[in-house]
Amino acid sequence: MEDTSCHPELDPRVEALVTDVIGRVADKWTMIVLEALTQHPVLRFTELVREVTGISQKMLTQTVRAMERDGLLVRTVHPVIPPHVDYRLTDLGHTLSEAFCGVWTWAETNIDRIERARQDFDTRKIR
Amino acid sequence: MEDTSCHPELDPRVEALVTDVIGRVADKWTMIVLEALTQHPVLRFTELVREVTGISQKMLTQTVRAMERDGLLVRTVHPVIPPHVDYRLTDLGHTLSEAFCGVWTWAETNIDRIERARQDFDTRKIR
DNA sequence: TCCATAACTCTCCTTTTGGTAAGTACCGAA
DNA sequence: TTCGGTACTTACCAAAAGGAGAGTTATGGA
Repeated sequence: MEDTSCHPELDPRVEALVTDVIGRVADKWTMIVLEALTQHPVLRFTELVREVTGISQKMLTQTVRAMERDGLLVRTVHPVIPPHVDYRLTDLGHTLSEAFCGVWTWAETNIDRIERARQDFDTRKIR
Repeated sequence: MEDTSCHPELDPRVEALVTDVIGRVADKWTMIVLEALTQHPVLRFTELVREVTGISQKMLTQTVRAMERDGLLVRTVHPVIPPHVDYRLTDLGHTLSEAFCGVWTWAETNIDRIERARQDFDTRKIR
């Protein structure tokens, strides 16, 4: 049998903080940007736009800013014309990427099960 | 050195599916409900409301329905009055919980670093 | 007769999210 | 002199998220 819980929290103040961090970090775009920067250690803005399918410039700007603020990546501005900015993960970013790795793997291995569960659920609702 | 990437995707169709699943599952409330049901294997609706601090009834209903549809939990209705419904994770739910465990741990161990990074960032922006 | 109970569901309303498109800054090249 | 390239920022707008609170259901108990 597996372990029941992985974090036996006691202090509700800490609990709230952790929950807050999870809420911030458990975000679609953040995870995808993280993954992109894990596969390609250094990326410029336009490269990220291309890499992260479907993201708009605005969302990407917001996402990388928030990630920079949280210390997940560093944004390096080269003061040249035309502008050149590149992004790479910090150690903190790398550790999060590793931590989240399990979820990517889980998603990959379980796509079919989820698909089937959804179909079952939907057909069950019809009849 | 750690491994660069944890999922060397090739097929962009699969990639899109996985990304979609991540988008669905990498959600604050989903993760917190998952955690609550990991710590307390069986919970009723009102118990979940109490357990998941800050969630509204509406959000909880939506979240557990989506999770049921994805096959992460089972919802058992006992046809009595007053109603009695309880929720417990499926195997799939348990495996996701385990996969996500790493992220909880990461959040717990890195709260201070994140806090500091934020303060640094914010003060840097002021001056 | 009226209330309490559990698990919603529904409506109304505000806030947030996120997209599109245009603008900006700068310089070298055509 | 206008264009192109880069990394944004801003304004505007539509859609979705999400909260508050009342209503619903049926029944056993006071």
